[in-house]
Amino acid sequence: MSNEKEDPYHYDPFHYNIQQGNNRPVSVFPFFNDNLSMYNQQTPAQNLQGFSDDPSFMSFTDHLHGSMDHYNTYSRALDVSCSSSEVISPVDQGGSGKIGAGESAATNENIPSTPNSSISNSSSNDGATEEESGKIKKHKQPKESTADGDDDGDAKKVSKTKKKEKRKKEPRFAFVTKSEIDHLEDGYRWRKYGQKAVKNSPYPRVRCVSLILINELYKSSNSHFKKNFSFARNCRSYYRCTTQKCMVKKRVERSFEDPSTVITTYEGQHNHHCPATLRGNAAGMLSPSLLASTSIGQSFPQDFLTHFLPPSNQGDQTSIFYQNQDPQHQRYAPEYGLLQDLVPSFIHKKQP
DNA sequence: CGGGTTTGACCAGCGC
DNA sequence: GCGCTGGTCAAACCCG
Repeated sequence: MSNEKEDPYHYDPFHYNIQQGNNRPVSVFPFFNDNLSMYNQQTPAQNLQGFSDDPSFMSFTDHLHGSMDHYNTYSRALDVSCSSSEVISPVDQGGSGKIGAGESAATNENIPSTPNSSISNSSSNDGATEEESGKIKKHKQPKESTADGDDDGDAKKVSKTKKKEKRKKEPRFAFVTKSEIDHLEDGYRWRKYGQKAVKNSPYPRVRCVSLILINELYKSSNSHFKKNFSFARNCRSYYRCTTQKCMVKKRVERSFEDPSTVITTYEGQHNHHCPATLRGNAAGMLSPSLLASTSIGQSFPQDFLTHFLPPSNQGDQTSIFYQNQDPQHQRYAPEYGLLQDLVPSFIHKKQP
């Protein structure tokens, strides 16, 4: 929150948050953990300790091995091992896979962050864009009385149904970030459109610093205390990209198990350039050659994902990126209830 | 005054 | 059918 107010357009891909106690920086994006190793005491391999012991999880490297082209591109571009962040294999969320993020990955080779076929098609097919603009109009107009709302109500139902159908097809990427800041800067401008108390959390609507204390209190408390605490709910915030006609959304919530971590779930792909990049901040932090060779840098993190993840990892699926520096936390991560909510069967996903 | 946030209400999906 | 839950809407409010 604090850094949002400084300059909403400023984005530093190597921006880090000083964590309480250890002054250890954490990258906003997991992809650059290796770049941050100069700041970190731990090596990426150490960061992965825990997951690497668990045969039921695929590492980023394993996953990328499914497409050597992507893997090689990634390795070449960043000149790093792919093991710095952990990708839990994506899960089919019921979609048909028609969205073809793979094709977007192919077609985006040189045109990052353009509205790819999947997004634009789905938008045009169900009129989501018009829907959105309609919503904007509606928002500006004074609210109509419910008396004439029958038709509106039906239309609303239809549109919501369409929206939900569409949402299943959106590519989703969840980032688990150890940070005291809820809403992490990612270079885009977001508008909060809702907040919801969610289940399975002993934490009420309190700030993260307090959450840590409450977490400790909760762990050491007796059953009666925990029972009472269980009535409280954690809070999930819903954000939408402020750019017109951009349907990208993100959800931000604190981890159930460890309130010091933030789970950010991106949904959809931006159909515009990153505001921060336009000002040169994000791109400026990466070498021009890297940007040129990878076609990334104009839209984070979607472009990056679109470019580097194999086709099977996109579309109607969700990927979880763990960027926590604490190996102990990595070990705990698979047990997170909230992650299981996001990707209900991701823990079973490891393919032989 | 414009843009962003808060927050109660509403809706759809789902399980029982 | 009912209750619970996640997701969204939109009026009211806040803030620079």
